[in-house]
Amino acid sequence: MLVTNIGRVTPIRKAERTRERLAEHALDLFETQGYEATTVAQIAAAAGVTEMTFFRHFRTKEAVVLTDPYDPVIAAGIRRRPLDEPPLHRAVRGLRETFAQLPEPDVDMVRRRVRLIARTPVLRAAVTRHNDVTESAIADALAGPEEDALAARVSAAVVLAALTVGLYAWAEHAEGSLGEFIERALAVLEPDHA
Amino acid sequence: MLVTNIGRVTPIRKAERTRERLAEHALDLFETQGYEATTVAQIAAAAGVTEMTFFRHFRTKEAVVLTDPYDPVIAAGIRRRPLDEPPLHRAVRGLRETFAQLPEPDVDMVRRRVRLIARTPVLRAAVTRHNDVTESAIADALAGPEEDALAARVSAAVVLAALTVGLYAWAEHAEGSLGEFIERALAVLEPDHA
DNA sequence: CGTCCAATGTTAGTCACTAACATTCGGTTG
DNA sequence: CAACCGAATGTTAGTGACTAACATTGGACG
Repeated sequence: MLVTNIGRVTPIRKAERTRERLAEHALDLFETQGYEATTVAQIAAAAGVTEMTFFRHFRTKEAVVLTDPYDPVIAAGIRRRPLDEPPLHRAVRGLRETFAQLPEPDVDMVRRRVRLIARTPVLRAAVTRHNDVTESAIADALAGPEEDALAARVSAAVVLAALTVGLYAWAEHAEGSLGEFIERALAVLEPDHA
Repeated sequence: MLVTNIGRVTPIRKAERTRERLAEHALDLFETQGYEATTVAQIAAAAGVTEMTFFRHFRTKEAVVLTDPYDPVIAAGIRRRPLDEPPLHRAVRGLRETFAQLPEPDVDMVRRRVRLIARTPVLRAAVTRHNDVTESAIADALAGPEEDALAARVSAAVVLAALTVGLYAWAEHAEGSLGEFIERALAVLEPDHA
């Protein structure tokens, strides 16, 4: 029972390939025609597949572009900061340390995706919606026993906002690493940083 | 020609009444059934009107709840701050002054609306989308001649994020004025404020 | 080689939203 | 006051994102 499905590699791979094909064609079409002008039917057709199949692989049209690989790690990084710092500083420094350890992404695809998002209002809004859960996680990580809940939520929101702006700016500018842009964005919140 | 339409009061009033009826019934339905579970057809029916008429008065379903009366004033307030302050301080202080002069809103309706928004992810996202233009306006107001553009954008984003959190917190808490909540939210960004 | 299940297809429907055209209703004007 | 005109609303038909129920294929495994 435990090992039964080990050999069954191909069907899984097939689904993954379809998924990737969909994502690639989607990105291409979005970039050439614009996100809203592109129809799910078009993407599906380009990938040689039905509309239905598209929605089997991605719950929404947005989901083809939106992958948040970092979100889970962030809150953990913040918890590691000492509790005696004010919430905003804990958030900023926690984020900084987290991203310092993360590897730079495969610049090609990620940058195309982020740039598309940065230029498409609906997608930016979708990112915000996704960030809501991360924001809550950060706020929880910040909220000490007798801590000001409002301050925690503001700090969380503000740090994520800065991070997002840095990310978008990086995607547009083509010179400079993600790390640099994030660092510059966070520095605005903590100017007195050695 | 200039004065011709002065007497034509009733048709305009009629449209306004319809609009208000739609908004009221929409809010009621949203609060009882939830935003997404409520259909535009239901709202229209409740207001004794066709779906089509709904969309004549509100461009989208979201628009019934989203009215941003403050957005235009904000950037102007920031421009009044001296240019030698760092962008984040200009933004925070500009906002603070702007809201200090603004009247407290009719607490009833506004609070219901904001609370609904705060609790509905799609609506929060929509607010963010709306804020994009305000954010650009603030960023422009902050960007001095040789100023750091990234810092300006981060400051704008961050200040709006704080403001929004304050607004949502106010809508949920029922004790305390809007001004207090906004002040507490902004204070997180500028702890060393006399 | 036939079985089984993942992967995909088909059909039919809901809901937000758009466009083109038809209608009502009330105040203005002759 | 009656014909008129335009704002306000209705009707119809369609698109696009998404869902649900059911049918089909195709390849790995026994």
